[in-house]
Amino acid sequence: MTVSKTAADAVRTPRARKEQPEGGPESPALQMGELSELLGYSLKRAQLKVFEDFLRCVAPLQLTPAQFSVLLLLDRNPGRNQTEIASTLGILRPNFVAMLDGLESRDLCARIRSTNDRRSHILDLTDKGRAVLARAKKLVAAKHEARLNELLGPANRAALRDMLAKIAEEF
Amino acid sequence: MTVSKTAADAVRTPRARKEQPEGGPESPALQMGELSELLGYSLKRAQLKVFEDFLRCVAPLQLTPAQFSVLLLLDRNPGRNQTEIASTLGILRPNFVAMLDGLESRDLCARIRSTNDRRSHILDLTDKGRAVLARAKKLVAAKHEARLNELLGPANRAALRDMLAKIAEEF
DNA sequence: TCTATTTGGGTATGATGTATAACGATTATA
DNA sequence: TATAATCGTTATACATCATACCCAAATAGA
Repeated sequence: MTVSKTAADAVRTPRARKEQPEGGPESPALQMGELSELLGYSLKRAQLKVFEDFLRCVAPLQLTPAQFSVLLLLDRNPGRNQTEIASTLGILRPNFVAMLDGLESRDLCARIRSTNDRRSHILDLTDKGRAVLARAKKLVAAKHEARLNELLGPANRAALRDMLAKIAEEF
Repeated sequence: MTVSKTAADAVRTPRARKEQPEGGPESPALQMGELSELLGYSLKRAQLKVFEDFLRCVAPLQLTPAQFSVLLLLDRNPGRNQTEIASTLGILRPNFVAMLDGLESRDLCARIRSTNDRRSHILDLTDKGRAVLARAKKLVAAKHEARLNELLGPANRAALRDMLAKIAEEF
């Protein structure tokens, strides 16, 4: 869409709409117009902010949202292969390879050749992976989600989650 | 994060949790675990769906969400230069150049050298640009936003917009 | 005024995310 | 057994996003 992490700091404070009767030549802020009504626009900007905050909160563990979601899924679903994990997360199999390489090289998970089907790799969380995941969960709950709860209130936050899930599944 | 447009079609219907007493060897669907609670995850998946639908609805006009947002902003804010438009939308100036080239080559907008400051380009919506924008607005309202309204209900949709805007601005 | 700095648009470039085609090994099917 | 399908993988292309730098013009300071 639009919306990058940086930029957008040039939005000045509103002003009298006549002709800046005094003060410097700073132009008034731009009108967002029906952009404020466009759900996709707010959605994108909110998503960027949330990911940005996630990165910050979990920075000590060097985990991206995507990596975190993989670890979560591996923990809950032992014995699955790459295709199953990737497709559940909406990751294309080719792109999942490099991602797993990263996690495996950090000893957070391991590929194990299946004995039933020697083509596929069963994915396993290592002990270190479990430890990192546990710490990550704590950071996310204590810092990240807590901040969102504070901003929205628990009830609104739950309502927001439900609506987003509904859009993601039924739209 | 995760989440691509395609894929994720491998999620089977749930099953009894014992040992598939009968039937083929289809594995049960994966457990999403605390992923369903992660706001960022739903946010991202919902955002992808919404953009996807936007693209479909506005396909006859060949406009991306980003391009649409630029046209909207130009319409509401005549006489502005590239830096102002780009920064308001969170687009970095270098990346805005190619984007404008695209719109200008389609005769949807024009760069006009400012007489006050001969470095800057005032951006102008052409008549064709205004016409395309008008058609786009209608498509978005009639197809895209209408579908979201139908899914969530007008009240929920407004509440959602407000919460997303709040996150985007205050988080 | 003359120089130095800043600003606006632009180019080049790299990192990342996402998408498709195709391959070798293995398994399933006709 | 011959053929097709599947799994992980490589190669590749493209879009998005980010940084450094350049030139011309404007502004600030001496």
